Amino acid sequence: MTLDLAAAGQPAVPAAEAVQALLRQRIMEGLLLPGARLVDQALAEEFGVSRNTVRDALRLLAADGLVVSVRNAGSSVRTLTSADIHDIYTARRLLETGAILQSAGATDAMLEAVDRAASASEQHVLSGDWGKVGTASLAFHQAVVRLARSARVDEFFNNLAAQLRLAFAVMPDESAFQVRWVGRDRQIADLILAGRRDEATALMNDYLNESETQIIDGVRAAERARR
Amino acid sequence: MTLDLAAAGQPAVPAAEAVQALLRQRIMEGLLLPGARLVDQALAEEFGVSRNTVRDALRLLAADGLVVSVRNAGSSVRTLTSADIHDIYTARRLLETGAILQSAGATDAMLEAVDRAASASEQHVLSGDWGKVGTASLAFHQAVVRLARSARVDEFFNNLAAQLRLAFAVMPDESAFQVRWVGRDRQIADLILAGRRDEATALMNDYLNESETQIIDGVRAAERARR
DNA sequence: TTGACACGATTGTTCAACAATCTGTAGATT
DNA sequence: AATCTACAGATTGTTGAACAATCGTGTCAA
Repeated sequence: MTLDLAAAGQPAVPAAEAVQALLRQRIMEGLLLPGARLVDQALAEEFGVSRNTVRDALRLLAADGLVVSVRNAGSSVRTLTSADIHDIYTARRLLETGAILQSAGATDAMLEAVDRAASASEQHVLSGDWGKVGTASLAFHQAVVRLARSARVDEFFNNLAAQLRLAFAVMPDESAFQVRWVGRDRQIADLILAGRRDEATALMNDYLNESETQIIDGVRAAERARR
Repeated sequence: MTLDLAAAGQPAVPAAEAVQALLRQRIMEGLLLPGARLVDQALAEEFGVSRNTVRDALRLLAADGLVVSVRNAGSSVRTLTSADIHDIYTARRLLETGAILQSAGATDAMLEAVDRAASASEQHVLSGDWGKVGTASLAFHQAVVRLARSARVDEFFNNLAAQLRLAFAVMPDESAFQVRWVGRDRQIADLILAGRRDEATALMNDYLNESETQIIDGVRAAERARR
């Protein structure tokens, strides 16, 4: 297969960015699991581009923390350790609680986005559309972080979320994991909209602490299963 | 000049990383000012490496936000706008106040690092070593952020600090700017060490708000001078 | 069983040529 | 004088093949 860069009506992106996007999508969708080798010669042949183009893409993914490279030994999809997950959740608590505390200055549109995202999570649970619950929950957390009103913070958070996706890739049953939190999305959104920020941050901290524990448990279980 | 990769006793780094480090250092030291063109052919000749090696380096710097590239038109050192500075300071407030609030769980070594960094700033002022005051103040803020205990947050903060350096590059007199804050480094450190976190975050917010205003004023003055 | 060595795998780098896009300038037109 | 268009030069983006450097694994000998 070669890259189809000239999709209908879309401006062409540089080939390296297209390869990066494709690889990122495969990682996000679990088609490339943590530890999967990424050999630049093989990918170049698969995508019908040169090795240097694939190198560019892999380097960008490495900068995002999704890929690790060892000099002259190869690249692979990152495998998150328990320490990584703890680090990511420490960062999440900082960003999400900080953003909630800053929400007094947020626009109505930002607050409505938080509300909508919480409602979307609930809706997907009601309709049994488990595949979308995780995505909707992520959208909720993204909307919360946007309350901080910093594009750089938004990008950092999205990067953390992408890395966190790597943990889900090795866990057995994501939907069982997600269902616990949706009710809390709604609770936290209601507290934020009511201006009860201290309560909202306390609940968000609890939420993230429990979520971290569950994911670390899941990742450890997966590690044991691998041995 | 070509790269001297085999410095005494040091393991060689890949040429692309060496080029990246050299360019980053030039940017940090103001030898490459915002807006300066970075032409990959010229840099390849200067460093005695291939264009692809320079491309790798420039791409990493672009990922860090220090360089901007336009497809087929060229790369240059980023010029920060007032909106960029506001965004960076919004992120700083989130990180630094959040880290202070988390400092109850910090180690003694981390708290001592905050104390030492504040003392180093004072020491440089007393000895009139203005060139080091900025560096020491940055070390103080880095020590504060480390109280959050997340490597990813540390890296994000260091990246913000590197970008912020670009604003200083266009301001006339950095030492006059820096002297205002050193006393506050000490005050904030003392409050953190005393466990008076709410006071410390309030003072840090004031500090960063004023610092932001001054830098935006300085950058706008530089913009007017350029026209 | 352990250590050393060799070999294969893979990345890192090179080079020169060519493609693609951007920008600036010059000339034409209004 | 201002605006628009076209073109040329500048610069990045990509290519492919060859070679260098390093890593990891397997084998053999002690």
